[in-house]
Amino acid sequence: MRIVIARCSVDYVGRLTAHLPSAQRLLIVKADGSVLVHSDGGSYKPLNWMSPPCRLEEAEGAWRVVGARGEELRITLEEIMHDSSHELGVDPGLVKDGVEAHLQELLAEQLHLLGEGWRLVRREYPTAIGPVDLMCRDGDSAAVAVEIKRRGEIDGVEQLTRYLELLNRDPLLAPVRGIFAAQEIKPQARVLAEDRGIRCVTLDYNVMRGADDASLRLF
Amino acid sequence: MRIVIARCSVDYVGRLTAHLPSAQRLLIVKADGSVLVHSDGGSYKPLNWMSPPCRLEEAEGAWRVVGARGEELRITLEEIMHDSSHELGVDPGLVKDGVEAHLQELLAEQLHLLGEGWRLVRREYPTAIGPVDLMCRDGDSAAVAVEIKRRGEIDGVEQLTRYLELLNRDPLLAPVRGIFAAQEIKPQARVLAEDRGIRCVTLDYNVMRGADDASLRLF
DNA sequence: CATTGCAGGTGGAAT
DNA sequence: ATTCCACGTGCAATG
Repeated sequence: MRIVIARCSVDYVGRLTAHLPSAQRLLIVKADGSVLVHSDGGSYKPLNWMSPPCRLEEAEGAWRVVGARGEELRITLEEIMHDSSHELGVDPGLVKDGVEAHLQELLAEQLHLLGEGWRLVRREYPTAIGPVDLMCRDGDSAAVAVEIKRRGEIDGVEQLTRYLELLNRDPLLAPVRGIFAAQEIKPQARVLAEDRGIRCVTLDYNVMRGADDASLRLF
Repeated sequence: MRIVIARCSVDYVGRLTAHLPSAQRLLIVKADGSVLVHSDGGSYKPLNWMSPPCRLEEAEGAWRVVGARGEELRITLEEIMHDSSHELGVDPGLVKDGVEAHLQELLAEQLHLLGEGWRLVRREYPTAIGPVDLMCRDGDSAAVAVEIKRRGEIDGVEQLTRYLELLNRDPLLAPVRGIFAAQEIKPQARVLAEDRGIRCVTLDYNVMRGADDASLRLF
């Protein structure tokens, strides 16, 4: 990995065209040839970058980075404050936990959060237009399709609506009700869902995870 | 901006929980306090990060970064290969060109791409649920609503469908047809659109821009 | 290998 | 401040 601090200007031509006027910035050249241009602020996203695979041509005070589809990043170096290289080796990578899949897993184990006497038919219940997150039967054995999101927005309601429309054509299942379950449900999504007779349920991830841990401790 | 190259392990607890085993990595601390952890490869996205506003507590060989909503990034430093700081100053920022707005502008000028004798009613035609990208009248003066996307996916078709449903309740406009126009239309989106009687049109940005340049040269 | 849906998405603009 | 929408989205899982 090469680290350069320099006063530079940058031009990118690809899907879009972008220009960075001259300023001091951090340039990173990674082992795979990818290049990042960072300012001293903002977020984790670079001002400009080139993703691998790509090729760096380095001339005096001018870098040219060409991407796989012909995109081009040109960096004009005006003054170099720092330039060092480091052998870092391969990274073992990230271990993640706690996303939508986990919410689905937890809710499948805690159907009592939806109502008394509910049972799970199956997770990822297949349909022609994609899998329904949870298919259940309520206390009266009526079918209920549950769509789970971390953040519940309009498109999630649309998705569930499509599932329900399809599922309700199946005489073995119909009538199928819908539940839209999410950690957080946007007001517009809630209005749309309730207008369509879809029940909204807010999930508390920490409580669900806690209940899960508690149940584990019992065994 | 502070640049550190170190062997470290990292733990993040926030929306999700993530762990990075010990390895050599680049750590960046920006002027606003944000922290990035980069490996020597992958893409422009850091392995872990903390967005501003946040606070860095630095102890011997252990950094603790706490975010605004209580998220926490803990970095355990095992060996430091490099540590330097640099004054970069404020960045003048990025100048972009060539996104969806430009597609809309170009198509508004080149309605002949949709058909003979079409005329523009207006761009960003207002409705109760948001503006329609282009409202037109075709050669027979029938109303047509056009939704423009760079990448045409299902949610864009749903959006246009909602507009059409609303517009068709207006007796001064109805019947209103729909056109889904995008640089690239995903197969599922195309099927859904055509199933609903919405015409799909693929836009060639380079050709449209070229035509625009050519027309400019005429004047 | 293309497609689909999620992301600690991020960022920007409009309400 | 909240909501909506695009992004050079990236990214992984899946058919």
